[in-house]
Amino acid sequence: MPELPEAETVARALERVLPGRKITGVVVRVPKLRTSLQPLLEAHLTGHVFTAVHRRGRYIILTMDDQRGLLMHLGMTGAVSVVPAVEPLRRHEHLILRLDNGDSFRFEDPRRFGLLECHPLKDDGLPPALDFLGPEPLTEEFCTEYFYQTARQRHIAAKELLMDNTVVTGVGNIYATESLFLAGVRPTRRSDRLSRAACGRLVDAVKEILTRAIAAGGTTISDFRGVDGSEGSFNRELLIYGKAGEPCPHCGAILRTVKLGGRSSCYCPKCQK
DNA sequence: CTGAGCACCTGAGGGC
DNA sequence: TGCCCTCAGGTGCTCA
Repeated sequence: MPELPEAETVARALERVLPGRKITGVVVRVPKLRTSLQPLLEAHLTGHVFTAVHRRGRYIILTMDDQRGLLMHLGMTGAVSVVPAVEPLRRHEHLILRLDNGDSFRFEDPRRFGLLECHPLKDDGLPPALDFLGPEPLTEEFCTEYFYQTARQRHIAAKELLMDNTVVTGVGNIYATESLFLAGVRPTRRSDRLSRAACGRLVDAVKEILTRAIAAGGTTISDFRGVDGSEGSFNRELLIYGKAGEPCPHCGAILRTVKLGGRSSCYCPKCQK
C-alpha cells in the first residue's frame, strides 16, 4: 500500500474536492473488504455532507457533518478516484458514493485488503479505533530519545520495530527498507542493540525519506494511483527497494535479501551493520 | 513477549 | 496457449 506518503497524497487530493459535497447515494458491490461493508449500507450516509479530510498513519478519515467519519485504509492495492458519475465502472470499484455535483467517489481495491467503516469521531476528529497508533513520524514526538528508549525495551529486529504501527505509524516495507539503508542499519539488527546514534540516524532517515516521498506524490510500484489517476514518482528515487542482486549505489557490493516477518527486505551487506 | 506461519484476495510474471 | 509456482506498498490471528 500505500504507505504514509501515498495516504497523504490521496488525503490532500480529497481535501480539495470533498468538503462541501453532499452524499446523494451509496452503492456497495462486494460484501466485504477487510471487514463487512453491510454496516456502511446501514449507516445512513445519504444526505450528509463531507466537512474535512484527515490522515493518521496510513488511515484516511472523511469527516461528515454529524461528528461521524468514514475511516478508510487502502490495504495493499486500494485506490480512490472522484470522477463524473457517468464514467463506466471498473471491475474492482467496490464502493461508490454519489455526490451532489454529479461526480462519484469510488474505492477500487483488487485484493480487498482495504478498509471502509463509518465511525463516530472524538473532538480531535479521529475515531477511537485509531487510539492504538504510535506517533506520526513527521512530528517532533518521533525523535531520537523516544525511538531509542522504545528500541531498547523491545527485542525485535530493527525493521520490525520501524514497521510496528504502535511504535511509529505509517512506515511500511518500502520506506523501512530505504530508511535502514540510509541510516546504515541492517534490517535484522536487534532493536535493543541499537545505539543512540543509530536510532538518531534512523529517525532522521525516516523523516527525510517520507518527506521526499510525499513531495514526489508517493511511490507507484504497480497499483497505486492518486485521486486523479496519476502515478507517484518516488520509484525513481528508490535507492535499494526491489533491487536485490544489483550493486549497492554506494559501494557496489551486491544487494542481498532477507525475510523478516514474512516480508522481504533488501539490504547492502557492506554498508548496513 | 517474540517470531513464525498462515489467512484474507487478485494479478503479474517466470519457468516449463 | 495454459498451468503452476512465487511474489506483491498491510494487518491481524493462532501457535509454540
